[in-house]
Amino acid sequence: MSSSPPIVSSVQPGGAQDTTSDTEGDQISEARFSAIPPPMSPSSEDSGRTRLKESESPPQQSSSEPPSEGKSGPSSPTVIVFADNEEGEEEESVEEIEEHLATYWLAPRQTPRNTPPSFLLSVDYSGQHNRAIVRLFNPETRETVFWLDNTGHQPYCYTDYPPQVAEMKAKAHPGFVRTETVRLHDLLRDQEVTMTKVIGDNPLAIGGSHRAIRDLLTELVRTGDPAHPTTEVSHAWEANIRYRNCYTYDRKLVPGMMYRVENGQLIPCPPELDEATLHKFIEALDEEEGLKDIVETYAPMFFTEVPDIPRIALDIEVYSPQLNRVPDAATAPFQVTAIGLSDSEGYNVCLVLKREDIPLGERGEDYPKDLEVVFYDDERQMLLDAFRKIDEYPIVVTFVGDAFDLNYLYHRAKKLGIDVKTQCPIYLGRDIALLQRGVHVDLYKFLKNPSVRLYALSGAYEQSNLESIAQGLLGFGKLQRTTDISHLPLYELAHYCWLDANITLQITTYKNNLLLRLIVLLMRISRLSMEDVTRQGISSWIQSLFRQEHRSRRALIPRQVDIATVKGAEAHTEAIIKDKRFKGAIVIDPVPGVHFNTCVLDFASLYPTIMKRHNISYETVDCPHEECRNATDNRVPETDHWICKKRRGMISQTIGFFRDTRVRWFKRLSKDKSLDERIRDWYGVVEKALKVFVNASYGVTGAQHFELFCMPAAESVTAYGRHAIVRTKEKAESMGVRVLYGDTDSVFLDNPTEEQQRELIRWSREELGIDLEVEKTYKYVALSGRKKNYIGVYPSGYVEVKGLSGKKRNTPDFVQEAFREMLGVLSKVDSPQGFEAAKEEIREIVNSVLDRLEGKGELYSPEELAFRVQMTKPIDKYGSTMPQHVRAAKMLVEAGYDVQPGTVVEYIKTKDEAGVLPIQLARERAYWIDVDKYVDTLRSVFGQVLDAVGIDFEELLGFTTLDQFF
DNA sequence: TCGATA
DNA sequence: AACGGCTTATCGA
Repeated sequence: MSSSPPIVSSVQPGGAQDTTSDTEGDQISEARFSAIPPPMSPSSEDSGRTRLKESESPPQQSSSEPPSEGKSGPSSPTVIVFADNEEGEEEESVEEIEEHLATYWLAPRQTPRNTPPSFLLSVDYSGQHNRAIVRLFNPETRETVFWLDNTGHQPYCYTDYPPQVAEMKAKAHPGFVRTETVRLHDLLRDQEVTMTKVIGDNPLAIGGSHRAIRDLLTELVRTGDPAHPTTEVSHAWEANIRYRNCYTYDRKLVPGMMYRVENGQLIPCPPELDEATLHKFIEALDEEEGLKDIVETYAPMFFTEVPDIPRIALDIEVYSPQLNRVPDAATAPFQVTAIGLSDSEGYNVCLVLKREDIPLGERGEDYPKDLEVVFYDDERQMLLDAFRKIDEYPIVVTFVGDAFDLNYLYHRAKKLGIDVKTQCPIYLGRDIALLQRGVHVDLYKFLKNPSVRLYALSGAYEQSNLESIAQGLLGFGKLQRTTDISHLPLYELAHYCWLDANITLQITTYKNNLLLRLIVLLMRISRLSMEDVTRQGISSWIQSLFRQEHRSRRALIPRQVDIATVKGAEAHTEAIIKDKRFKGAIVIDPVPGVHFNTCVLDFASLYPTIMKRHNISYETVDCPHEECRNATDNRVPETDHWICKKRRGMISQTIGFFRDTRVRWFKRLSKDKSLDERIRDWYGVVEKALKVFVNASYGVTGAQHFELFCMPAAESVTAYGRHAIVRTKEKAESMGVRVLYGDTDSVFLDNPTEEQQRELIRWSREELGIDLEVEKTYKYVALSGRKKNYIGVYPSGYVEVKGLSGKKRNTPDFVQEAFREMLGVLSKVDSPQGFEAAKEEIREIVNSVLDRLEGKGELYSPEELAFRVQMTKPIDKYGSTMPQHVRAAKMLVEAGYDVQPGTVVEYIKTKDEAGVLPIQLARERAYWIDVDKYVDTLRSVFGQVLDAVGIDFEELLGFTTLDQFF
C-alpha cells in the first residue's frame, strides 16, 4: 500500500522507444498545441511538432474550423498537429520528446507513414482536419495509431435536379463545392438514371446544420389542403448517411479486417485463403449468377479469425449520501471512491480513495489473490493514474460506461481541475462516452440488444443487469455486500468494485473470446466501426450492409418515400401506414388433450428461405416490368402481388447467401468432431453472427422505420409462409397422419411412422423447396386447447413449457415454484394411466401451498408473494385507468421512492381498501394478504396444465393436508 | 359485459 | 427504433 501514484505506464511516450523504423511519421498531439490548419507549409525545419511552452495559454477553438460531425458521432475533439512530410522525416530525438512530455499525461497520437498489418477498429470523421480518420491497432507494437485520409474524398449527396439547378440551389450554402454528373441504377424502376452529385466541403454542409445543402435541394408543392397549403418535397438522395459510413462504403473498407499503411497509403491486407477450402465452400452453395462477387466479398470476412485484442475493463464506485441512489453523472457531485481495473493479460488493480470515517477492513476468505489495491489520499491523482492506464489500450470495456462510469469520470475530472483535453482520455458525445485513442465498448448496450441476447446468445440471460448476465453467461454473480457501497470497508469496496470490472472483462473473454469475436464479425458484415456496432441495433446493421451493397453495385439507395410511391401507396399518409397492419402467420387450432409420441417437424429458417427461393426484395415484389405483372407463374398466394422474373433481388440474394452459408457450412461444420477444435469454435461464432442477420431480415423489411421498408415484400413473405404450412397439413392428412397443432413454421404430428416422416420431408423439399426437419419428438404433449400454450415432455423427462403463465415474470415466485414441482411430477408420467398417480402428488403440492397461504404453515415472504409489473410510462401519464401496479407505484412515490418508466413494480395483494402493497413497504407495515386472490392465481396457472391432462383443479382443493388431522 | 391496457 | 399472433388479468364505463 502506498499513497503515491504507483502506476507506471508501460507505454513510453511518443512511440519513440520503437526500435523499428516503421512508425516514423506524424504525431497527433493534444489539444493544448495550437492548431495549424492543413495543408502546411513545406518547411523541413519546422516540422509542426513545436509545442507551446507551459506558460502559454491553451488554444481557442478556431471559429473557421469545420464543425465536427453531428453531436453524437465519434469524431475527435482533439487538435491534431502533424508534419508536412510527403517524404518521411527525421524522428525527433527520444530525449526531446520525453522532455516535452514530462508535463503531459497522455501520449501523443501517432499517424505513422508505415505500419505492419493492423486491425481496423474504426472509421471516423475528424472535425479538426475535415477528413476521414481511420483508427488501427498494431498488434506488433501494441499501439493504437491513426491514418488520415489523403485521397481527397469529400462529403456529397445526390439530386435529380440538373447540375445548373442543383448548383443554383446549393450554392446558397457556403460549404457548397461543385457538382458532378453521374449515372446510377435505379433498382425500383429498373433503369439507368442520371443524377447530379452535389459535393460539400464538410459533412455538416450536406446535412445536419441549419439550412444545409440537403434542405436547399427542395421544392415547394401545393397540397390543396387549406390548413397546410404547401409542402416541401425533397430532391436529395443519400443525404442522411453519416460521413464516416459514406467514406467506408466508397473506399470499400471493412472494419474488423487487417490493413497496413505503406508510404502513407492505407492498403488492405487480405488473408491468404486456403484454396481447397474455398473451393469446397463454393461447391456447398447453389450455383447462381453473381455468386462469385458475393463470395469474394464475404469469404475473407468469414474465414479470417479475430486476433486477441488487448482490452481493459473499468468500473467505478461513487460516494452517495442517499441509500440506493446513484449520483447524477452530469454534475458528478460526490467523490469517486474506487476504480476497478482488470485487463485481458492479468492486470488486476483497484484504486481506492482513503476516507477518514471508513475503516480499512479485512481481506475476506474469498478475497482474490492477484488483486492489488492501491490507496490514495488525493482523488485527483487517482483519476489521473486511471486515465493514463486506460489510455494504453485499444479497447476499454465497461458496463453502462456511456451513461455512468466514463461520463462521471469526465465530469468529476473537470470538477477537480484536470485539463480534460490533455489529461483525460475520455470525451463525451450525446448519450455516449468515447476515447481519444482507444475504443470504448459499453457492454450493457450491446448485451441489451435483443438480437444479441436472443439469437447470438440463445437467451442465456433474461434481464440486462450485470448480475443476471454474469449468472447466465459465466455461471457466477457479483460480490454480496455486507452493507451499502458508501459505508463498505475499503478492502471490501476494492473487492466489490474490481470484481465488477473483472466480470465485465470475463464476459468478453469467455468461450475463447466469443463476444469479442462476435462483435468483430458483426463489424465486418455491417461495415460499422466497433463503437457503432456495439451501440446500434439490428436494423442499423442491416441498413448499413445494404447501403454498402447498393454502393458496390452503383445503385441509388432509395428513400422510404420512393418505395412507397412506386409500390402504389402514395396516397397513404404516415398515420395511415402506421396503423395498417399486414396479415401474419397461421397458428393451427390445437387438438386438446394428451398425445403420446408426438413428432414436431419444422421448416428450417422459413422466412429467409422463402425470401431466397421466391426472390423477395423491395425491388422485385410488384416490379415495374409489364411481362412480370402479366405473368401467371409468379403470383404470391392469397394476394395481388407478383414477383420479378427478370432480376435477382438484392435482399433475396444477400440473405439467401448468408442463409446457405450458415446452414450448409458454418453451422454444420461447427458440430463436425473431425475438425480442429479451434476451427469448430470459430465456425460457431460465424454461424451465430450470420444467424442474427438472417433471422432479422424479414422483420426489418416489415418495420416502418427501416430505410428499405416494403409492406408488399413483408406481406408476400408471410403469405408464402401460410401457404407452406397449410399445404403441409393437407399433405400429412392425405397420408393418414393427424396434425395436432402447428405455429408459423411447425407441425405437430400424431405418432407418425419413420416412413411417413421421411415422405413428408421429401415432399416438402420437392414441392415447396423448403427443408423440413424433425425438430423433436415428445414422449407426450399436453395441448390445452388454447393456442401457444402447451407442455411437451421429452423421453428424457425434460419438460418444455410454452406460453403458460406459470413461467411468466409477473407470476409470484411461490406460484412459479409450485408450478415447477408440478412439472416434475408430470415429467415422470409414461402412460395414460400414469396420470392417476400424478394427480395425488399434485394434490399434495397444492395443499401445502394453500396451508402456507392460510397461515397453517411457514408464511410466505413479500418477495415470494410479489406480482411484478412494469411501468411503461410516467405515473402522471396514466389517466382514467388505475391498474394495480400503478396504484402500488403511487404508494411508493408517497413514501419517497423514485419510480421511473421501465421500473418493475413489485407488489402483493392485500385485504384493505388499497388492495395492493409494494413489497418495499410490506417490510415495515402489517398487512393481510388477500388469500382468495392468490388462490385465483394458483387456479389459473395450474388450470392451464391440469385441463390438458384431464385433472380438475377444484377437485384438488377439497381439503388441505392439515384438515385431514382434524 | 366490453374495450382498453399491460 | 425488427415483425405479427395469441393468452390472461384488470379496470372503468
